[in-house]
Amino acid sequence: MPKAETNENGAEAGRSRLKKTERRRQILLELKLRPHVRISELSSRFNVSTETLRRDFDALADQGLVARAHGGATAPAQGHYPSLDERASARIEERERIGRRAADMVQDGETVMIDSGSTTIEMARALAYRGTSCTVITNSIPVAMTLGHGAAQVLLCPGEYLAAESAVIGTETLEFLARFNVDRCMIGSSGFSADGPSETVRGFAAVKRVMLQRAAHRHLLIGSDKFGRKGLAQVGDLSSLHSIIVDAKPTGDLQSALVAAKVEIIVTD
Amino acid sequence: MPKAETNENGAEAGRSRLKKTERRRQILLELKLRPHVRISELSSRFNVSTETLRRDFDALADQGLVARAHGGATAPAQGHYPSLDERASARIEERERIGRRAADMVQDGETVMIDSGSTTIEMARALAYRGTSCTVITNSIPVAMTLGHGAAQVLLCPGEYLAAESAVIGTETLEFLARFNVDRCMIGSSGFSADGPSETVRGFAAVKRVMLQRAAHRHLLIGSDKFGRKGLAQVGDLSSLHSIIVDAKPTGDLQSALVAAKVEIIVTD
DNA sequence: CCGAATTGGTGGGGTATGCAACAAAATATT
DNA sequence: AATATTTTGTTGCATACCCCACCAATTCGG
Repeated sequence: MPKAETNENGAEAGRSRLKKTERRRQILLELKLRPHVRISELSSRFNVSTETLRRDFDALADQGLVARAHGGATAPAQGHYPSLDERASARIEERERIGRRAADMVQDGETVMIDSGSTTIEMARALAYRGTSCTVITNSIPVAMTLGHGAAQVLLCPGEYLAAESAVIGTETLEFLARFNVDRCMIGSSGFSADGPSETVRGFAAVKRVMLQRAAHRHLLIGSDKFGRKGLAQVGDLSSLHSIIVDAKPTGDLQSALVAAKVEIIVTD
Repeated sequence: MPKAETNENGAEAGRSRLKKTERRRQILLELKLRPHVRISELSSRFNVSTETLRRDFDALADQGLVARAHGGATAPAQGHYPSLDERASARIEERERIGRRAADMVQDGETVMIDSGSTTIEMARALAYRGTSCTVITNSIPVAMTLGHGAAQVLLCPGEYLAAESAVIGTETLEFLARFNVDRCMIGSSGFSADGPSETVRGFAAVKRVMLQRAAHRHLLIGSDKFGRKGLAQVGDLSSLHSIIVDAKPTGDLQSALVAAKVEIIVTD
């Protein structure tokens, strides 16, 4: 069945209904904005029956583009389902512990720079959960949104928006960060060796570097799975850190280098 | 209801019930793995009634840590998207039409400032759908996220994050915007009278004003329901606009004032 | 030891969703 | 133009879910 390729469709689609393919593209677009859409919502938005939407969802689910849920659909679970109880294998729990431990260090009234990354998002969640009323400067959209609902005041950095990381980077980001002096900064990284933290995503290393420069207390949140790994861009050396918050004690070269650099090692319980 | 142990809880939670806080932590943990959990799933998994889970979800939703959905909850709401249910469906269709019409005006390669607001989000969606490769400067998180996945390059403004509107405002925002000169700006407003567009949220008026100052072509996206309404903060007068994109032709005072100010009136079909 | 506050469980009424089959409309094909 | 195909809408019913109010159990403080 050849797709009805009415080239100028949207413009004069007027009040008439959308075609199937366009409707489904809109659904996917919507799911990039929000994790979950409801059938009832979309059916009123598109002026189609709930059954039509149900069929759309089923079709998209067959293609693996969405995940069905009662009453709607959600964005496909990235990665595969770590089935309900074997979350032990997932790194998520480690990250959560690190995030909670890091959040413990932030006191009411402090000013904190928070990096982008999954571990720092966990920290933001812990901060929001505690209700710590601090001022946060971040280049991460999820961090801003997580903390924005609560007691914290959030200052978002400018910059070029990177959809893949939901964060901003670039010279505007760096210039903006350089204008502030803060009590702490909390950064993550994709690698951590005796040379210091390093980053694989181009552009993020510079952001972390500036954050380290502007903070009185400098913390690195890092999972033990990153020990010994090196990304292509070096963020700084070990002496640029005051403490690292980890889920397991480093060993070998890394451990001795940390001791030599007088970096405090905080291991989660 | 016999609960096994008072204090030693999580370790061997096999058959005994979890305490409230622990259970809620598990819920959040689960939501990090999958975008959506169902009440029925969790109630059987935790061996608690659905009502208990419902209360948990409601409590977590109040903290903004989860988003409710029929039958369960979804991962931390990526930014409050104004819940579509509450809006009259007619208004949504108007906004979509206005958004599509506004997106038509943007050409490949142009630079555009886009305001926050539900109408401009619709425009961003239309722009993303068309795949127009332009550069966008915005203070709206949903606009940035919508366009960030596509062909457009997105520059996000700095500023204080306002969770209720999912946008940034403040002096940083204004200073940042003032550094650019763009081809067009697309703004919305909460009121529109013969005096010009006005805004109820004070901080937003200033943002719109700066956007108008920096753009060669200035467009207002406005639904006819806003005609005659006045917010408390004036954005500018009619002469600051080049065109308005509306779903119905203005009448009376407003219409004659628009003609006198030589504002082009673009009515969606 | 008792009583208030918190938390969990139960039941009922009402609503939304899922499912399946069929009918109607739009579109493509001959 | 007429027919075949696809897509969408409708109906009816079973199920799941929401919400409310009330009660039971636990916890905590005095």
